[in-house]
Amino acid sequence: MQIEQHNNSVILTFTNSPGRDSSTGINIGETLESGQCFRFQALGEGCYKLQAFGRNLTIRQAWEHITFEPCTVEEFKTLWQPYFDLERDYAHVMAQLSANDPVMAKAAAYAGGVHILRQEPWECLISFIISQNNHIKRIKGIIDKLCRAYGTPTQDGFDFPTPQQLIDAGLDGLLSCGTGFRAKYMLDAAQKVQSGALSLEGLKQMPTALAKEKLMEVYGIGNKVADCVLLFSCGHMDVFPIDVWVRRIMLQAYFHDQTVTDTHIKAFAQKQFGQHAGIAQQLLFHYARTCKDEERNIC
DNA sequence: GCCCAGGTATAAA
DNA sequence: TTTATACATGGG
Repeated sequence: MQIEQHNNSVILTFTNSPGRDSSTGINIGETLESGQCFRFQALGEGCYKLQAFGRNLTIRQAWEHITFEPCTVEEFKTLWQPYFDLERDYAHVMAQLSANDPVMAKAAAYAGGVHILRQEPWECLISFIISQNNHIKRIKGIIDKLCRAYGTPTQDGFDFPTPQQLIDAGLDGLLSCGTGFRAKYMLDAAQKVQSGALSLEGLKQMPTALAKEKLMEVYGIGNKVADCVLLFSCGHMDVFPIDVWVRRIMLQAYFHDQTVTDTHIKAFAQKQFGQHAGIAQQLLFHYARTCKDEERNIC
């Protein structure tokens, strides 16, 4: 992977020489559209705007080039390279996951360019509290309203509201953004983070199980939200979040529609996918949600 | 109108 | 221990 500065943008070039650059094969569209993050807009074929780290980034992907604008090489290396998990050898991971697993092979063939993001934990935490019993489309809408109403204005948009800004917004303020029954959960999360009772940065260094325990001390954070936060913002690639789509495709693909518990599914996933269970999960989620049933063709 | 959505807390069995 | 229900809301 080559990194070059060009005016106010950074251009990545993937050389794709076998053995020399097996590093990625990321597809920006697949990655952003896979339901991990919610502050982005599709502008056209392979072209997106993304809000994160207080920046408003335009990303264009065509052929083996990806352009980040505005961006410096320094910013790319410290922010976007980790954010898009570009250091990991996904070609190797995909091959490993697909070996002896025809379902993963199909999912990888369908959308093998999905990477796991490393988002800012606070935004990710609130986003997935909002995700409870909610549609992705509406989750995006609610988050957008929150940012406009309570986030700090920037040159061309709004930052994600800080814990203190959500506390100041109060229950009524949060309700006015359409958060519904989740508003009280968001407030408890904001208070625990603001007071230091919950250290989000600390979660990254902790063992997965301990980090999950800490997260679930927040009122309204359960098994699923904790898993998503650990996977999509803390780099814990071994967790396997289960939602309706994942449950559906796992039962269909691996359990022949038996009545199997989520605990059973998780145990199976850990055994089958090991330390990359989270990557497998995200691929399966995207596959199940966006690929038409008849094209999936799972026996 | 009806059903559903990247769930969770709570009560009841 | 597992299973049922309320929760707020709007997109399809």
